[in-house]
Formats: sequence, C-alpha cells, structure tokens
Amino acid sequence: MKRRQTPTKSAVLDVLTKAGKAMSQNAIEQEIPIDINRATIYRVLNRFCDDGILHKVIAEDGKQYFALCDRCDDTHKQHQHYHFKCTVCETLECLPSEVSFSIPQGYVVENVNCVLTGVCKNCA
Amino acid sequence: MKRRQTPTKSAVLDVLTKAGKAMSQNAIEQEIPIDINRATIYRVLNRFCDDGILHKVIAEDGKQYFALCDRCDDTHKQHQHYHFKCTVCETLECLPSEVSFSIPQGYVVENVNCVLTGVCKNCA
DNA sequence: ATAATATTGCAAGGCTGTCGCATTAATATA
DNA sequence: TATATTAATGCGACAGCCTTGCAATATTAT
Ligand SMILES: [Mn+2]
Ligand SMILES: [Mn+2]
Ligand SMILES: [Zn+2]
Ligand SMILES: [Zn+2]
Repeated sequence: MKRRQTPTKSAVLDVLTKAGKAMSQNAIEQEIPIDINRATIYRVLNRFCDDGILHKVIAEDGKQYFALCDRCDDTHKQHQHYHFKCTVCETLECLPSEVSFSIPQGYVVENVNCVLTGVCKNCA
Repeated sequence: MKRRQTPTKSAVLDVLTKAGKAMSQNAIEQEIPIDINRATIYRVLNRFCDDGILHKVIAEDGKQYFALCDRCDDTHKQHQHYHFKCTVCETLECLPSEVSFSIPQGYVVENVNCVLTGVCKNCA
C-alpha cells in the first residue's frame, strides 16, 4: 500500500507546519483554503500518524489533536513529552518537558498521553 | 444549593467504592441494580467532582472516567498522579506515581491529565 | 402538613470520529 | 502517450458520548 501524493495531504501538512502547534480536525479544516471532506481529513491525519509524521494527543475535552513529530525519532516513538492546552486560546502545544514515571511490576506501557491544562504565556 | 441525599447518589458511590477503580458512566450504570437515567448519572458524577468526592480522568478513548478521591486532600486538589488504562480488561486505575513536570515561565497549570495505556499485571 | 427547591426522567440535540461503497485520481507499466 | 492498477476521496450514514431544557418528582426545612 504505497502512499500517493495528493492535494489534501499537502494542504493538511501545510496548515500544521505553519501553525506550529497541535490542531483538531475541525481547526485544520477551517484553515484549509480548499474544501475537503471531514472523513478524508481524519483518514489523512491517521495515515500520517501511522507513518510517524504526526502524533495524536487526547485533550481534556476528549478530542483528538494532531501535532507534527518534531524530535520524535525511532527510539522515541511514544512521544513521551508533556502537552499544554490553554483554556483561553484553545491552543495545544508540545512541551519540551519529558514524561517520567514508575509503574508497578508487571505492567507494560504502550502509550503515553499527558496533557496539562491552564493558561498559556500569551493569555496570562 | 445544599445537596440532598438520594438513592442515585448512594448507588453510584457504592459501585465506585466496591470497584476500587475508575469507571465510565456506562460501566457504572451497568453495575447499578436500580434503573437510573444516563443524564442523571452524569449529573451526579459531576456534582461529586465539584464537591471533591470524585475526580475525572480523560482516557485515550476520549471518554470520561471517574474515580474516588483517595489521597486527594485540599492541598492536592489537582490529582497529580498517573493513571493506567489496560487495553485488555479496560480497567482504568490510579497509580501511586506522582506527576512532576517543568513548564515554561508564564504558564499557569490548572489541571493535570496523565494516562498511561498498555497491559496491566493481571492481563499480561 | 406545607412550602421551597434540589434532583430526576425524558427527549432532544450537538459534536466527534468511523465505515462502507461508489467514484475519482495518482502512479506504474506498456 | 495510452492503459491498467489501486490508493485516495466524497458522500451518506451511523454509533457513541455528553449536555441541556423543561416538566414532574422527591427531599429537606419550616
Ligand atoms: Mn507532542
Ligand atoms: Mn486518579
Ligand atoms: Zn493561550
Ligand atoms: Zn488488564
């Protein structure tokens, strides 16, 4: 299943790159100049996640936010860094702070989702 | 707005106490012997959260899970501990591990939501 | 007992995310 | 360049989660 180059892919990636933050499907759709179906955007986003281009974060509103994988290499697949969601500007950004934890013996962690909510620097 | 004692409140609290883990509205409803409306359960749960009886966790499925406040005193209102959601038994439990992070200057954190996903000890 | 009002049930609605299927378009091949 | 292959898309529909307005009910205070 080889990927193909499409206007949708370019548009989505373009929006996320320029934004420099994580965005929801809805927010992405609003920023894209051309009209693209909702389901298609989700499919594109999920494919990017599969390919390691993006990573997905679940915020406290229960919604999915997608962010460009910046410093996520093969050894860092789990994106174990904190995220910050501002309740004022609704922005969700990746923080440099790495997640560290200890779990009881016998537990296997496959994924990490850490989101801090509050007011960001700009909105304070 | 003083709280009143109702069968619904007792039932919900009873289920959560016996379970000893976090549960979703759906799971709670299934465990309650009497028939209670979905909206009512949500209202009861949210009121408990407001009153500091429960705390709410958003898992990677985007759903809300409610857990009894165990070691959450006044100085620990933000429930800054990790949670673990098992993909096999669907259980979401509070971990003893405390969340610690550093955020850029000017940011104000009001809430913390950290969920680790994987396979728990029982299901390994 | 009666009044005040917190709580509930019901119905409805909004929003998010997914899926099947027919159609379109990107890529490989001749 | 023309054709074949099949990945990607649009559309419609759907399920699930959570919330809200409003009338009815039940709890608590007087
Ligand atoms: Mn991130
Ligand atoms: Mn907890
Ligand atoms: Zn902000
Ligand atoms: Zn398990």
